[in-house]
Amino acid sequence: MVASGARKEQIVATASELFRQRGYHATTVRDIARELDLQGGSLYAHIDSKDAVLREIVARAAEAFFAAVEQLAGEPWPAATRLRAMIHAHIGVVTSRLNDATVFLQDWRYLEEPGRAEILRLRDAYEALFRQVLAEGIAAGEFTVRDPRLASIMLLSGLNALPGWFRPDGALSADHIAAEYAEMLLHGLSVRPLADEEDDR
Amino acid sequence: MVASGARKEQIVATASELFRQRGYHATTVRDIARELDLQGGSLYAHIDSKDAVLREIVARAAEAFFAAVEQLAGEPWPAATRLRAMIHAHIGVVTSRLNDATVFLQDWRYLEEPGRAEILRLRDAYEALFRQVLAEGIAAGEFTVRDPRLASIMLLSGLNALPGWFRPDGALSADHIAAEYAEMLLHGLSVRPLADEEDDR
DNA sequence: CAGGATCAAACAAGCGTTAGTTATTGGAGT
DNA sequence: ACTCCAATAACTAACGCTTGTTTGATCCTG
Repeated sequence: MVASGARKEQIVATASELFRQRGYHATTVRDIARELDLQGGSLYAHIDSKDAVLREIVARAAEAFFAAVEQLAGEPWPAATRLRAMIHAHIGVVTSRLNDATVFLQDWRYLEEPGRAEILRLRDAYEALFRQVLAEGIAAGEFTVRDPRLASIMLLSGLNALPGWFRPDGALSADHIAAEYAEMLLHGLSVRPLADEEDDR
Repeated sequence: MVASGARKEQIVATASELFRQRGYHATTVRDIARELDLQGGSLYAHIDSKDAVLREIVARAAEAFFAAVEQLAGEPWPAATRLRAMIHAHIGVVTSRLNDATVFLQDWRYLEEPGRAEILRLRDAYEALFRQVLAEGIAAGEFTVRDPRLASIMLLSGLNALPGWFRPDGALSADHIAAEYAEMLLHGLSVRPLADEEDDR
């Protein structure tokens, strides 16, 4: 084990940015050090291993996602309202913690065991939050979708691809994207046959 | 340059499978060779470089996607019908050419220039096929979605995450998934307020 | 002056790739 | 039919470089 000071924070943050940009395996521990004007070996006064840094980044992102979404899933609201809030919250985490979230989504599979298996479990528990709300919405007659598992996968797939194209200084704000995504997911791309305006938003 | 025999085919196919499973950088040229009971160096009688193998896999996948989808986009059908067909075709490629498609979607960014830039151009041209159909559908009053770019991104994000969870020997067939995805994307997860059954399918 | 942070240097291991050599093979010429 | 040759494909071995990590000395700073 090893110290946990402010320098370590810089190292993890720098690693998070480089992992996001280049991927875990294409980033060298010397790359990370150079960014902080250090020698490669100097990092090891603060970290245990490259894998431990990845583990920490991924763990942070996972915590952020749960902290933002878990409670919303249990609120006493209509399922559609909860789902909308969860979509906003999830996108909020991806966009506001872009480095950690991207690394989590893109490099978790390079974790060494048993960390990898642990994250896999967390991912499923997280997806279950959405699955659950979808299932409840179906039971309540709010949703027409047939398979809540398939729906939760598709929904999260859309949200989790954000790091591939979202630009923090771009024209589309996180809130705008969240609102549009929620609209498209809940009501679909097509016109609603034989229907006029709705209200739910 | 170097021969293009049947052995090369095996090498590229093996590389495609390993790249899919472990990722490009986590796969060694000696790993590929071992799978074929060869020594690492022996591959170089058939290939130019590891990067060239990746380039070939990615190029094959790109061709497959265009071959399956390009024509459908221009058919004289309603936009919703075309979009449905394109979703089926895209998922068909992902599931039937799982190795190549996964590597294309997951490792294209590790291509060396200028191959990487070229693929980036192809990706945009491909997304434009969907964007175009969406825009035409909006113009024709078939779609309510506001931003065809955002819609095409969300749609393709959902489809392109398939390699992360699809299992060829699983319970869900490619056609089943495609039908469900198309349904969810076109009509949304929610009940359609003030509407009854539709027909389009 | 003690303790943490950083350095330079090295470590063993692994990387993609090349070179030179040895089997294997399928015709061409007698 | 049988040799001989050229080509092909594989091997062993090594190259030069990079990887993650460790070591022991040196520097700062409180």
